[in-house]
Amino acid sequence: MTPVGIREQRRQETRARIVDVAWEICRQQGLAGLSLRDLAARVGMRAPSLYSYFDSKHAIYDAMFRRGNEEFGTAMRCAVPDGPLDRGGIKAAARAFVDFCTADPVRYQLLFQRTIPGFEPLPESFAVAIANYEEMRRQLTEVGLGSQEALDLWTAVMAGLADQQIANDPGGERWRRLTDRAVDMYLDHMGVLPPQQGEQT
Amino acid sequence: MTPVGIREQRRQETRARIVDVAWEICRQQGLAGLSLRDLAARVGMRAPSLYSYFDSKHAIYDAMFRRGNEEFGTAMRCAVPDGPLDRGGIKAAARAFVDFCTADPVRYQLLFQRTIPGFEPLPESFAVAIANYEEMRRQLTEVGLGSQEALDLWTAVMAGLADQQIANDPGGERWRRLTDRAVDMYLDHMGVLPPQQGEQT
DNA sequence: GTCTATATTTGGATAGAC
DNA sequence: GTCTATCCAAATATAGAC
Repeated sequence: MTPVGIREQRRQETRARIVDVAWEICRQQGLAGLSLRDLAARVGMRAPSLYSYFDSKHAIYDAMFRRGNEEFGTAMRCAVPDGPLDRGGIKAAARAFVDFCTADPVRYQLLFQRTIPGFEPLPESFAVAIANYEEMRRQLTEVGLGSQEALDLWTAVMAGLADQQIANDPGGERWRRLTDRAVDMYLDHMGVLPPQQGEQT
Repeated sequence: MTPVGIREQRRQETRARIVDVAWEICRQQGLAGLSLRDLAARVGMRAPSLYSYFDSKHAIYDAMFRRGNEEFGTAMRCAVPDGPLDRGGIKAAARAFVDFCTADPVRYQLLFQRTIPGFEPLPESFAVAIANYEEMRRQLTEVGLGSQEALDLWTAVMAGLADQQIANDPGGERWRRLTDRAVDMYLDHMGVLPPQQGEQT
């Protein structure tokens, strides 16, 4: 879709590069530490030129939000096998989620928390996040975890691991290594996907 | 301790009032939205006068951090009965934690997350947070949950509930109401404090 | 599209009179 | 301790030439 001329293509490449560099800056300076001057300088232009590509700073955050959610979807699709999940598949998904979140705390902050005052993603961008959530819902529904309560408890356990890892042992694995165990705790409680014989504990 | 004259007492009262108002502003504008001008105006003085009470803006954040942790300790002590906890006592503690966190997302952000770039609490202030953690460790140790893994899994579950509630249903109870269930999930997994006969599910 | 120049606002912090 | 005045730095955003 969106088939366009080579001129528009160049423009989109530049937009993508700006978003790249914006992420780079935020990883270094924090989400609120993004400044248009700095951003422009690093892409080789002056601050006002950015307005040829984005209407405002919020529009840049929006593009970052969208990009981050696209990366998230890709990461999860790569890590999770097709078809109905067994207990090992759920663990793979959990590890992928926690690893994705802890690999980039600032990205976690923008995608999954509400920390930039006044920033709301546009509906088109938010749709990417919703699509990712719906994909998770679909997969968990297949194994009997489709109720809202089951899903919410699942997201709570996953977010809790990521959150504690980021807040109290950034770059480490103190909570990350508890992921498989947390999945067992959750699945046992829900009474689905009993552990296979000979499975590792 | 710190017995002092009436002059010093007045000073401490003013300091406390400044911290009060600082929290009020942050609840409205977000943690990063605190400005010394605004703060001073609301306390009835001009910005430079604040420097008679605090050395810098960071010092104000530090006092807020300390105050918040003191409130947290008080809230938990009020909610959790003395003596060894049974399953109901653990649930009371869990509800107290999740309620405390979700009642004030900005406070949760300052106390339990790392979101203000460059802010590190002073050792004296951090000591309050550590004391709270040690009290939790002591209580959980009494019921056989004193291992670091058990504690970390506990904090992950609690933080996950609070985090999801704040991020995805602020002011609501979508995750908050799962607290008792999450405690059951955790305690069953850990194999401690078996449910009493006739206990509510 | 990109630039220079600038408007405009706002922030933390300091100097020095009272 | 509090004030006025000010410094200094940085921010987003716009105007208009090229």
